[in-house]
Amino acid sequence: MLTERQLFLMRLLVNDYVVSAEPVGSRSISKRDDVHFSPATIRNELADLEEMGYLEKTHLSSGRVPSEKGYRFYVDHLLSPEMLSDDEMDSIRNEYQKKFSETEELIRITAKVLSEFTNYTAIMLGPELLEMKLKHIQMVKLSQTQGVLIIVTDTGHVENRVVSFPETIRAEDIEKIVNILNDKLKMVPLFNLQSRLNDELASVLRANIRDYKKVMALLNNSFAINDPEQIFYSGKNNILSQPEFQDVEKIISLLNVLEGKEIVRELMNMPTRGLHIRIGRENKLNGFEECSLITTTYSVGSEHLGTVAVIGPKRMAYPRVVTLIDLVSKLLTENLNKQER
Amino acid sequence: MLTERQLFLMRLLVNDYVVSAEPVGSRSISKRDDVHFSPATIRNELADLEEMGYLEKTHLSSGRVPSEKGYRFYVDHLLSPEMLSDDEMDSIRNEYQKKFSETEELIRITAKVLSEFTNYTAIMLGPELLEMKLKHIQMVKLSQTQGVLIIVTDTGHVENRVVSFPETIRAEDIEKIVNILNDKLKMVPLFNLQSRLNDELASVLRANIRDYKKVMALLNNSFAINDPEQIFYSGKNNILSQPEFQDVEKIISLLNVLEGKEIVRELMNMPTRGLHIRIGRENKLNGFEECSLITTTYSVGSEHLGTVAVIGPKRMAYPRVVTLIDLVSKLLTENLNKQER
DNA sequence: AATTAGCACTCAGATAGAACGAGTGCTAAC
DNA sequence: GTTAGCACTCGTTCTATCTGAGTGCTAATT
Repeated sequence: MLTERQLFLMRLLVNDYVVSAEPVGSRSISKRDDVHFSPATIRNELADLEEMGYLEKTHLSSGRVPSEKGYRFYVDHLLSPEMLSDDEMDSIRNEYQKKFSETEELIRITAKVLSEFTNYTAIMLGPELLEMKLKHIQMVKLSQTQGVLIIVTDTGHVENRVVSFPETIRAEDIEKIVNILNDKLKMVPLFNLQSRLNDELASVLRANIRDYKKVMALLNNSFAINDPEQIFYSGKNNILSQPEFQDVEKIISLLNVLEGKEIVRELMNMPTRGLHIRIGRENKLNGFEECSLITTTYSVGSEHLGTVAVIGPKRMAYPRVVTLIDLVSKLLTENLNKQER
Repeated sequence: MLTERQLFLMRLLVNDYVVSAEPVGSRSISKRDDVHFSPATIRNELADLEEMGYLEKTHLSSGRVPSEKGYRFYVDHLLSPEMLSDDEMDSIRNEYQKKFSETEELIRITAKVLSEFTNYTAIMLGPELLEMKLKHIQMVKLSQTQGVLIIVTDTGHVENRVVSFPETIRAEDIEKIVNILNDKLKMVPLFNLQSRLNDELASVLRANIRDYKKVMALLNNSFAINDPEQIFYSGKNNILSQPEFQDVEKIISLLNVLEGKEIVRELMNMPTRGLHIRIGRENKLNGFEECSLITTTYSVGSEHLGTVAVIGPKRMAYPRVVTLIDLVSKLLTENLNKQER
């Protein structure tokens, strides 16, 4: 168990390191107005904290830096959300005053606000397509052999798939197919479409439609799961200005992580809704050792819809980011629900 | 006018510098098997070429590096396209063997091929939405007050806009509107939709539709020009591994250029179809001084559809890139036309 | 018993000089 | 016109030294 003074020093040290990015020494701590003990005392305390694994040195005679365990402790026990100034609150709320016709635009704005006010990188996962439910299907014929299948979901999202018809198909057939689909698949989650098609609809379609096999192939194709996530980035390059990314190697491998699929998988794999903080290697991502990830979720009604995330260096301004991510996810949820009515 | 030998040396030097990224000296040139004059002679020639502005030194006693004018001369007078090996040709053609149902996928593949075979960054501008023509319009009602307007273009692209209906609208009204639009706006270019709506359709709609004003506002909104370009990147980080980008500052400013709108404007502003090479400062882009841009166009039928581009360092393997960009733009055009039939 | 002053020690980073080598331009000989 | 020779330049690399911010430990102080 840590003493009161150790807690005090721990918080001080992390806060200091977060802004300076330099190892913190006993002397610089002792110089502060709110510190009333000598460098030597502080050295003893820091040595104890180091022994417990909360602090590290970069070399034998350097100042201290929080270890991953130290950040974890800080985040779990010492973190108090930062108050935003009235000005900041106003300008954030202001961004949400506009009329939004599309869910996507709302998400994009949120990403922008988040990256601009944190100066880190924001990632948003859009509504999970697969969890949406089918509201309506339309088929539009482009030529004798080509058409577009339009899938409208309950959340107002619209997907479209280009399809190739069998040569011999007739307009009535298409209409019949669409009617059957709309009749039988309404409010079915998208990830279920394909199995429902093959299980329940096969016989109906076989009975009513010529070219049954080709039509089934076409529909199977259209209902196949592809690229299920919408991803919105903002401020991708912000994080590169951080002093921990002086090295070109590191920049490239971080950019590769950001472009890649693993990060998305990581974001989707949060165990519960609400706020999560993952520090450095807690994320099982190569090239992400120097970064932390703060995520939360947003929703419409009772549905879980998507994820809001901020990526910054391990040495992140946790209090501020926690406050901001919490705020914008609430604003986003609020506005989405308003829109939905 | 340059002598035969100067041309020879110029070509040699650029080719050498392109692979080594190091200033080229007279001795290293003289060591080549196909060079039969002494370092001193070469020095004299290089000094002349420098005086004419084709070469530069990085410092007083360094080897030579091509100047921007030198690259320009090389590209205009000394460039011969590189032959690809049979293996390479095969594996490129192979990528296009798959069935593509969507224009976008074809473009994406092209970007991928281009970036992987050049090891630079590929950017594709998709079909210019505004130049497409309207093929078909559909309206899908989501709720009493919300719907989706679906715009299908002649090139197989599908756009959708979420719209808010006036509260009092009836299903027949919507049907009537859609019928009128399909009747009057077929094959009208998208950029003309709005003006045609206001000029020709206003009176028809006023005569037939209740809530005329609100419907006009809704349609005006949907037909407004927004975010007209689709942009596909591939190999965004390839270029960062080039030795000219050791510096974090430069990386960040280059990434900002790549993310920004200016580069797209630059790409769209090519004076003619076909191949263009822009070297360093010839692109009027801050942070792009060390880069060159090679672009060409692709098309369906006689329509200009989009732009293919490769971004690399000024010290780019021009012969190879020219060959590749030419090849893939032809393959892309070919496959788009096949699809169109 | 806790705190602090004092001191020897460590180490990254900055600074300076020497040696090296790849390059140049110029001149004179071929 | 070409080339050998030579003095010179300058970036790079290596080594040595110095500096300063930091440490741990011990002994004195409170």
